Amino acid sequence: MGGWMEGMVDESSGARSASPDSSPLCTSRSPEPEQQQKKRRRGRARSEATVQVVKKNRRLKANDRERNRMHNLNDALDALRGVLPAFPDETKLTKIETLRFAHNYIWALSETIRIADLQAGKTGDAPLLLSPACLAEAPSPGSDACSWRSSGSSSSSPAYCASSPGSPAAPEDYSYLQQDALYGFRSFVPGIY
DNA sequence: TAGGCCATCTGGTCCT
DNA sequence: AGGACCAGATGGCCTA
Repeated sequence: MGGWMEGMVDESSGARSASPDSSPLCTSRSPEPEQQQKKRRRGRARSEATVQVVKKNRRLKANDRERNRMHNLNDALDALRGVLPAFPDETKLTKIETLRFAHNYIWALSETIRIADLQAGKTGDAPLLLSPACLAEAPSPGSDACSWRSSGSSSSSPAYCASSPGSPAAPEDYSYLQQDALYGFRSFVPGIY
């Protein structure tokens, strides 16, 4: 903080804010009467002050918008927490944990559907209403879970990527999905804790 | 007390 | 020009 007006330039006039008319050369060169000079000086000073006030107001408005934007982001994260399985200890997930957990949760759900669909195909049962094809629009965690969202740092984080969706265990290891669809996630999502 | 998490401010960049 | 988005900086709070 602080110094947010340093080195500012008067955008409307192109004049620098600092030392508007401090040079002694100015006074000696000017043929204007003293009163007119004073008027000008005062007028100019006022306009610079006005510019500063305008800029400050703009900054305050930008701060307000940024605050609201972050609040909206937090609301969205809260909504995401709301649809994720809750842990017994009721500890609130941090932001990064929420995102990672959601990532892994989606992947696990899609794996569940995929496996169920495979089993249905073996036994000749009716296919699931929600087939893997329906998830095609969603990320395809099984194939490339680490890059479906973006190339950002989070997707390449070994903390959760290398140990779960990015490099999933062998298909036969998915039995946990049937065991406990909710709390079991904590054990298979090492990236969270 | 160090470290993690968070909210806020701030300046830069891009877009409409 | 103004708003949205982003990343860095800073300070407060909490916990091990």
